[in-house]
Amino acid sequence: MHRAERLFQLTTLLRNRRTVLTAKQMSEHLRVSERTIYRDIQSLSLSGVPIEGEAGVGYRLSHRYQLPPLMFDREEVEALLLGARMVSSWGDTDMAIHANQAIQKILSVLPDHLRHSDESLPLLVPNMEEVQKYYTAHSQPMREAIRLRQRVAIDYVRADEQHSSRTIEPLGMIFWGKVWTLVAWCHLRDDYRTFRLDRIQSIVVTDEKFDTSDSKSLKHFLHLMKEKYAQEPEATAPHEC
Amino acid sequence: MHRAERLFQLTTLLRNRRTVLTAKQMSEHLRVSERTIYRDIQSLSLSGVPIEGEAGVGYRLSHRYQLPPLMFDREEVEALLLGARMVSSWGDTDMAIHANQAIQKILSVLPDHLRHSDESLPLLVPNMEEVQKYYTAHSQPMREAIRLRQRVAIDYVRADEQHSSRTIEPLGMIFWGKVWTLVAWCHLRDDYRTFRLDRIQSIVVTDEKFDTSDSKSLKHFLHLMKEKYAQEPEATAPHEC
DNA sequence: AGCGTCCCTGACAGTTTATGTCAGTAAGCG
DNA sequence: CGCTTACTGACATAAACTGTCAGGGACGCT
Repeated sequence: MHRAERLFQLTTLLRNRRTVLTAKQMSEHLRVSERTIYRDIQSLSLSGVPIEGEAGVGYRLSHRYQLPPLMFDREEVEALLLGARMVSSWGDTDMAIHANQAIQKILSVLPDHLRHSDESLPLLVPNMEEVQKYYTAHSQPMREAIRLRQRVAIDYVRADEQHSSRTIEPLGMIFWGKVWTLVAWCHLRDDYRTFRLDRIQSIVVTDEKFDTSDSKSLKHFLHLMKEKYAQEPEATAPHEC
Repeated sequence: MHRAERLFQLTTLLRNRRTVLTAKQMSEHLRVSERTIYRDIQSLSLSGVPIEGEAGVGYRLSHRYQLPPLMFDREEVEALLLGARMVSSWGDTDMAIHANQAIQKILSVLPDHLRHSDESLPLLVPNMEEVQKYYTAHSQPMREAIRLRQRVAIDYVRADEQHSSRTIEPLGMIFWGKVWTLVAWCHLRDDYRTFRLDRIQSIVVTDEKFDTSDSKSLKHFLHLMKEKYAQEPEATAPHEC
């Protein structure tokens, strides 16, 4: 086995493990001595691979390195660039930051004759930053609540100006072009409800956690929508509160 | 110099060249013998790097390998996934195909506990395929015309139902959320004009090529828009025909 | 056809790098 | 504290790599 191949396999081993690996375990797996593993680890570290080692414990790959390199062809890269521009324009501030970081990474590997010319990718998205702050108000705390599965208390105003306050369990968000819709479980109605993000007046993330289940999850909601759409092809708008 | 490093430099050399490189040129550049270059090429080929060699000519890197691997962290990947979903939903058929390919590649490298759960990325884009066929009608021939710099003859209907026919030089397209706008040079007006893609009734790509210049290009158009926006912050809509 | 330029491969002697064993130091955990 | 682990240097041996040389083949041009 070539050394380069072994280094690659070592990285893959570490990448596919969420708990630590000892040098002994790795040496047995790759059929080399422990001393060789220590050397390999050093080589990888010198090459920039962020491996963390702790005496008496073992090795782990730094969290930020857990995704391997991706290979895209030109057309895929163009689609990704366009998409990232959309996220940068239509998403909230945090999303935009990450999208722009990804854009920079992509641009940094494009050959010179493709990088500097806007005409190399004549598909643009206007910078809607100021407008979008309105449509993505509350997006960031809401995404955090979705991720951490925390109930949120909201004040909401419907299209007909009716106000309401309630506590909901946020499950996900859907982008409809300019407008974001929140999918949540509403205890007031004991059912799913969707809310236009820009119509939420205020949001308080509570300390109360919630669980999802087979019958209360974003996946279940999407399944119901698909069934509903199959029965009533004209129906496109889910229940809004 | 380590061999691994030289293999990397060799790949970079080939990647940054659009014409062929001979073994002799590479050996001089990397200060090794030609025999070593032949060995290196064989190693790279065995590792899957698609290098094409032709006797009497030289080597080139297969077109599909001209972009190197990209490394993204989790947040960037999430932004890219969301963006690709937007392109898949809001772009034309070709764009959607490439976006979905990119999505599959990204999903294939996600760890299992992140891949199968919609709840791992609760930011969705509805499938607007049927609706979007309307908004992206003529998108593909138009993009082709932009790329090949070919004049197109269009029939257009304005919002006030006025019809017109003209020949234009398409420069780029802008996504405004649902709606695509074409940026073109209009000979009838001797100026830039924008057209809503969905209001174009018909399109004929002509055999006539056009050139761009410093004063007639997408870049120039964007520059003018920025200047116009700086002078009149309330103005957001460019001239529509 | 011959010629020049290139890709391609095997063999071999010499050079360089990598490996395993051994010994020793240091850190984390119960 | 003892046990388990990470960590490093030294050294003999094994493995890999390199350049030179020789030979074969493909392609384009005259």
